[in-house]
Amino acid sequence: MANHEELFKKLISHAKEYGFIFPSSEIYDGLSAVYDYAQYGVELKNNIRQYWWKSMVQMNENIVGIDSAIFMHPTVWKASGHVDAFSDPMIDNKDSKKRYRADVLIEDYCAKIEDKINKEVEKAAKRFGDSFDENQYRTTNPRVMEYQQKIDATLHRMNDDLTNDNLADLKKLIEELEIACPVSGSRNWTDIRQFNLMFSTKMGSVADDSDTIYLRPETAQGIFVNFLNVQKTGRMKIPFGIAQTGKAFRNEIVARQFIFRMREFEQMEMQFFVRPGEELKWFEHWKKTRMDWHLSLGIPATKYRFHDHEKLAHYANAATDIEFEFLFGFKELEGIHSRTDFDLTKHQEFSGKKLQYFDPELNENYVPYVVETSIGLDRTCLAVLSYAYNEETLEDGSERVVMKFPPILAPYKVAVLPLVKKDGMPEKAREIMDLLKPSYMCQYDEKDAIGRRYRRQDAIGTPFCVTVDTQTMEDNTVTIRYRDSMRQERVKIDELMGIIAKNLQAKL
RNA sequence: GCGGAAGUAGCUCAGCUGGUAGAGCACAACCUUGCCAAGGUUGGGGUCGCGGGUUCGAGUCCCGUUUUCCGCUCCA
Repeated sequence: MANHEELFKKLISHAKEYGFIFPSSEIYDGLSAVYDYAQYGVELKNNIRQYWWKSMVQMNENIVGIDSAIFMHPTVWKASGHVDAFSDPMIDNKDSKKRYRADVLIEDYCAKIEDKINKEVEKAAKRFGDSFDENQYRTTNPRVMEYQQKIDATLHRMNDDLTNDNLADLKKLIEELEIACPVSGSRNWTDIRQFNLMFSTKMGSVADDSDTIYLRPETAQGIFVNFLNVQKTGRMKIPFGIAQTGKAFRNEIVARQFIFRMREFEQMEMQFFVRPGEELKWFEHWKKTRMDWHLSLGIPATKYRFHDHEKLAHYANAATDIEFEFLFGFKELEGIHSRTDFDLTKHQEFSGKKLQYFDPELNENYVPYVVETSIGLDRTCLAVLSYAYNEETLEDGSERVVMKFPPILAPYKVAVLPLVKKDGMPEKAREIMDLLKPSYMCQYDEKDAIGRRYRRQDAIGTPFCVTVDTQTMEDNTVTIRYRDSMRQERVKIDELMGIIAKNLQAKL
């Protein structure tokens, strides 16, 4: 494991040093868990996105893509459950390390006082027998009134604090009430933090609270709200899918491990709409299809595994993760979830619009069930980067760092290198650049010794180096050098396009 | 969020008990060589993470803060 940690650190350094990934706003010390893709990183990322899009949208006639906005109507997040699930004030006990909802702690405290009142009332009832008037007792007995006042005042103040977002005062309240942690019994509390996964901002006038909108925490909802639009305008017949890639935002408390968990990240999602009752069949289908996609990149199968969920989220009736063995262990890379009709039904409820499909074969209307495939683009970048990173010791004892990207994902496909900077070789190399440039990302390099230039290309993972030498000037042949094997062969310039294309063929 | 470690040039690091920054590699230009990185000459680049404090003087000591890494925690 220590070895893996070491490798992971080297990978991060390599990613920065060679222009794959930079910390965001680095000249200002960076911003926690936010990263920028640099000149090579962005090519890699684009290539992965493109490869996914092609395999999902282009290769499947019943899947179409959309690109929905990051901003969505606030009610979307009420319908999806995101607002309620993640707007709790949380507080930690420093001794027991347990985390509680601050409002629940206070409510529990009040409930205990309530118990005391009830006991008083019970006792009194026994004492007075039939003549006992409970309401009168509650409103006149000094001790009960004192308790009740305490409860009312506490709850009132708590609600005030919650509505005004006054977390400091809420903590003060907990301290004044001398509430202790049920586990450690200590009153050693952290500050209260609003634990909300969603980033919020204001649209239009800042004055009115109703203008609060959220940055989407997932791209899926943009698909669900467009379900009927796409189905009608695209004349889609169930089963069909809608795919989308795009940024999503989550205000994670702890975001770490390089680009594995970021607060701003990109998802590639596909929601597949099916007949109720057929969702598990499709779930299995997509489980297999998605794993095959990963394997088509040429990364060994031992790096992947399924992790079936035992505890299912409220919306799902089956769920699995495709996990990848990162340098810090197996972690989720993609999720495949059978989401039932939860989302569409909720949006029907909240919007008041029917989100149903008329199935001509069954001759009935229904809310389709949904099978979702949701993959993290940044995580895939990290997976590919960690797989690609190799330190090799060559026969002559020298070392090289080589990024063995699957060729189809490599940032640059070809480097064109004149062996020397004279005798017309640079000009010839430029001609070859012009030939290849329209089809492939190409780099021209004439600086330094040829060996060093090869190593530079290895470091950024360019699969092919084309070298112009004296023989080129005589017979229009060049050498093509393969990154992984370092093998070279002499080929005609005319054959270059074909050779490169053949090596880049996708195995979709 | 809690605890630990670290932050000096693009990278890897040096800088002793405080005296106004250094190496190698990398980078740029030119010369030379030419098929698997280290030829020569010249040059650019750092307010030592940031902010305070102590001091005549702080990269060095103290406090705060921020970022990164590790462990725990969290991750409908």
